[in-house]
Amino acid sequence: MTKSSTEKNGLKKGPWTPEEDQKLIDYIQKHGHGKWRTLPKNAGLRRCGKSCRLRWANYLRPDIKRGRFSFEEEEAIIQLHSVLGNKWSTIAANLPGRTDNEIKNYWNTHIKKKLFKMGIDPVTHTPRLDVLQLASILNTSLFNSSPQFNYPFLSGRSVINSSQLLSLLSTLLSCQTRNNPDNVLNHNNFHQNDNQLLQNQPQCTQMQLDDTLQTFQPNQPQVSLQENLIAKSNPLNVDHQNTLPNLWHYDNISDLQIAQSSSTMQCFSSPNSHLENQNLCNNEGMPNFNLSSLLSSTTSSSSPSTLNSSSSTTFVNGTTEDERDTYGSSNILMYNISNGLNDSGLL
DNA sequence: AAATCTCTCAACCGCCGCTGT
DNA sequence: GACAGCGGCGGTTGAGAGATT
Repeated sequence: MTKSSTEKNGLKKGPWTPEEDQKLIDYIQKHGHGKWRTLPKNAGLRRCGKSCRLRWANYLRPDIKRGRFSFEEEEAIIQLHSVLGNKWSTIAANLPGRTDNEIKNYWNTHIKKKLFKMGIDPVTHTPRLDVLQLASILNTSLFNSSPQFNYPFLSGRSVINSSQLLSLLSTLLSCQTRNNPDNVLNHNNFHQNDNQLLQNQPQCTQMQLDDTLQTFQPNQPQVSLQENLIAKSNPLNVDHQNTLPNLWHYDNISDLQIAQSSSTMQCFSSPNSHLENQNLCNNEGMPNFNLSSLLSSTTSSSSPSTLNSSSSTTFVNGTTEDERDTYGSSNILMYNISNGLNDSGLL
C-alpha cells in the first residue's frame, strides 16, 4: 500500500494534494488558524488537525523562505545549535522564514556531515573524541621523536603544527574507520546515517598517507605544537559576557582545548555537557585526559561547546571544494548569538 | 537501459507541557 | 489535585529523486 492511500479512521495520510493545499489556504485566509482539531472538518479536509497544522507551518505559510540555506544561515544554525542543542523551534525562531523541520532536516543531512568530516562531534561541537585520542598518541610520539616515523621533516624537534596534526589525524582515522568502523564511535545518540558517515569516509591508502604527510610544508615557520599552544593561550579575545566565540575562529583542536580548559568554557557550554568543566589540558597545554573516561562520555555527550577550523588547513580528505570554500574562508560572518538572546533563546 | 544504491525532506508518531474544567 | 483536550516539539520514517554501477 502506498503512503498516499493510507487511511485511518477515515482520515487521509501521506502527501498532500494541491487541492487539499488550496482548501487549507482558503480556509485559513478566511478564518485564520488555530482550533486545529476542528479546522479540517470546517475546511472540508479529511485530515487530522495535527496534519493540517504541520502542513501549514512547514509548507503553506506565506512567510516561508524556500531554497538553499545561505552561508550566513548555516553559520547561525551551527552557532545556535552549539548553545541551544536540538531546540529546533527556538533555532527556527531566530532564522526568519525557516521552519524547525527544515532546519532539523538540514542539520541532519548536511551540517552534521560537514562537522563530522572536520573532526568535530556534531552533538557536542567539540573535537571528536577519537580524534583527541589519536592527537594525544601522535603528540606523544612526535615530541618524543619516535624513530618509527620515517618522514625526515618529523625527525628531531617537531615542526609539525597542530593544524597539520589534525590533517594527519583525519587521514589516519580514515584508515581506522575503513578497517573497522566500530572501533571509532559507538554513539547511541547518533542518527542511523552516522554510521554511513563513517563508512563514507574515503579509504586511505599508504599513498594517501604519504601525500598527506608531504603536504606539510617544510618551510613553514618552525613553530612547535607546544609553542603554538602557548602563543594561542588566549585565542578568543572576546567579551565572553556578550559574545560567543566564532566557531570558525579556532585554528585547530589545540585551540579548542585551551578554550575548554579556561574558565570561558562556561559561557558557551550548555548545562548538561559531560565535558563541561573538564580540564582537557595540563599546565603545558598538552591534552590531559584519560582514554577510558573520554570513551565513556562519548556515548552520552549531548551538548555543545564550540570550535572549528578556520584557516587554510582542511581537516578531512573527503572535503569538497565547496566545503573548503565555505569553511576555509577568512571572510567569515561573526554571528553574535548572545546579544539580545533571552532566556528562551529568542533574539 | 536496467538495477541498485544513496540521499533528501515532507510527513508521521509519540511524548510533553500548558490550560481549562 | 486529577483529568482531558490541545498545541507544540523532537525523533524517526519512507517515498521519490538522483547518482552510481
